[in-house]
Amino acid sequence: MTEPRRLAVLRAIVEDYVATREPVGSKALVERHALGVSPATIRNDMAALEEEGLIAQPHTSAGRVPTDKGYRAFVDGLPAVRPLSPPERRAIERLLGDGARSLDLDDVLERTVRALAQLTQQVAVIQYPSLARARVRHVELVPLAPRRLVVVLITDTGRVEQRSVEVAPELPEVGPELVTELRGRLNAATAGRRSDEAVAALDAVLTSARPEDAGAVSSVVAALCSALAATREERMVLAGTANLVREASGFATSLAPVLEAIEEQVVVLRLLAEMADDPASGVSVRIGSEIVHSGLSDAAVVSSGYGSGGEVVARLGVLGPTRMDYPTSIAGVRAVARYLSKVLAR
Amino acid sequence: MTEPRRLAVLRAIVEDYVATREPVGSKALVERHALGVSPATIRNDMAALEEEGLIAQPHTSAGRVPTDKGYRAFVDGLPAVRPLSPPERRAIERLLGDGARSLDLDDVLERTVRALAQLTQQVAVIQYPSLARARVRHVELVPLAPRRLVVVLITDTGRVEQRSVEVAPELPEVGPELVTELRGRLNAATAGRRSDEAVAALDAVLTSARPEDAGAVSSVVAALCSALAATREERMVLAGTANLVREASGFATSLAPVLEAIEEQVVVLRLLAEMADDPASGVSVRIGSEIVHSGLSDAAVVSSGYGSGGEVVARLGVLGPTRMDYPTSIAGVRAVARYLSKVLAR
DNA sequence: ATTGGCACTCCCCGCTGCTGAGTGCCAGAC
DNA sequence: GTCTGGCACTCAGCAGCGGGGAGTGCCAAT
Repeated sequence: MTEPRRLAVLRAIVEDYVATREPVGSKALVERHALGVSPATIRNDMAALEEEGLIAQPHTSAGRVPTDKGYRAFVDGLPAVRPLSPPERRAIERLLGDGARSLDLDDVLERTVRALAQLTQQVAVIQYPSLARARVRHVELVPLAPRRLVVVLITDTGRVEQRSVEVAPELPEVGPELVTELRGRLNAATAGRRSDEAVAALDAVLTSARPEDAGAVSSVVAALCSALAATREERMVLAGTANLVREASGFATSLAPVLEAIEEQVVVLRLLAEMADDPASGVSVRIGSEIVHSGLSDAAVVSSGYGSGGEVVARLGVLGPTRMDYPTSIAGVRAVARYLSKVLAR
Repeated sequence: MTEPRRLAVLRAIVEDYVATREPVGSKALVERHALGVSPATIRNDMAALEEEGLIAQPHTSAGRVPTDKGYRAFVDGLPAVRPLSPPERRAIERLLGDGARSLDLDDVLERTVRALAQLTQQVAVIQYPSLARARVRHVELVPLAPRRLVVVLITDTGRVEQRSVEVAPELPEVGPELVTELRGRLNAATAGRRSDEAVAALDAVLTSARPEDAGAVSSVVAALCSALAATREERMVLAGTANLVREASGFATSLAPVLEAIEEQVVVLRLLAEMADDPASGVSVRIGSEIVHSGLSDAAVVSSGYGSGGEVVARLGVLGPTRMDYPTSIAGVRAVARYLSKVLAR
């Protein structure tokens, strides 16, 4: 029993099963794939694959179905990332071409996530550029009323956070000179720093304030710290939920836990965070039981980091049933990650 | 056949059908509700209700099911909005209590939409405060590099939009004096104005610019106009999608079109926009065929306006199967709309 | 207007038997 | 040793069948 053929059999089983969604038998296999051997031979191979835990039978005298381990072997055994087909490439261009002109981050991510969902026919997720790694570009202080200000934080990834500040009535009003002075000091303390460094630096601003301003300054600093903290707490955008319920989705039953996990964005973000890209392919795949979360036991995630320059600032990916078309998903995720990195680099 | 009893029968049918999800027959009806008459009498009433198109039989010799028109009559015939039960009220307090402390609009809406979804067990939607009606509070101009600026727009509803501006290399750099001057003029032109008025007023800024600054000024003004336009294009937040696939959801089949409609936010926003609150109850209900969109033919929407002061600035609501618990949904939507209005009023 | 009775209609549920795809094993061929 | 054809066996899925039950409409009586 030649070793490479066994891998070919596994690959054929995965492909057929993904395509038909039905357990695949030895006879169907030799008919659909030019394996050059008889069904009986395949049966022996299948018995061996089952022995190894790569495939399983739903019940006696049924065809075989890949296990999570089988999908894993299939994915690891993929020769290379399949390049996108011309129509796929055109679809990306069409969906992202316009968006690339826009400089608004929300807009770019929105378009990108939709494109990825449509391309892969799965649920697509994009993590906002992580601001733990991002740096403060500018802090703006805008007085709206004598006792009311807005603090606006802008980072070098283009993200903007704002906070309202209300100065307590027992404290003196905040005059324009103080606003100007404070704006200067806040920027001096934080500009170019990472979120955690910036928070530390703000302490100095606080202690060096004149006693009569202390109350107002501490309110503003607190708001800014809150904005900095919010940037560390990840956000994401999501598209293609409708793909989950599609006829061809594969999550025949028990969609509810999957949707719940998706809605509980923390779960997805944590999952993305713990994935690390394979250096060769540039993507990372988690399959079924490899995902610790209980509701996602028959889900798989394909993700990839993206970022401007060589540095990865966040991740994007797709989520679908373990029985998904991995080559297409992998190709799509990689292409979109590259595309997005290119757009952000400007 | 007394007229009021017929309405009681309709109400009983709707209630039972919503609870059991099965066609309800005359016998079951008299058993579960103290109607004080025999099944035969109910049968006569049912025949009359069917004649009026309020109920229908899925097939001969089956119980009755309310039609869209029947639900409509049921909703219109509701005596008054049921007040929230203590546990429900506590649930709102718990979910929104913390959020109320936050002054960040995104955060408040996020919490509120989750609360509404959990309360009603439906998909909840909140439209962002409509900025067509909102007014410009402040425009900030932040230089990041000699040829690069960020324009930040802040409105009195707390929404912030930002745009990057890149000044073309053939134009002169933008000096700090110009930034200060331009900031002043932009604010003078737009502050306190509605989005459409502001755009008109910006023309004057453009024409009165010195010739050597014209290029840079027009870039900035264009960015600001884009931000103003974006505010008119509505946004929404959404929660509780998982409720759709719940066992008890009621959309037995064909979830896909519903999810697609939800994901295509425009559809939902348009739907909300064309709903007008009933003055008595403060909410508005659309049922099944009353919704023009094709994919939502067995969906119903309960919505209500909200806003600071007496003015309605946007709407929120829930979407579910026509077979939903209307009293609970209506009570929940109204309570959350009031709560949110109160929070925003500060 | 209401009611009990009655005949009728079908959905639903469980049972049965069949078919076909698929398996494992074995003995023989290469 | 590896592959192959043959063979007996297993079992999910489907169609056909029949009874029970819930529900209806109609009618005559109160």
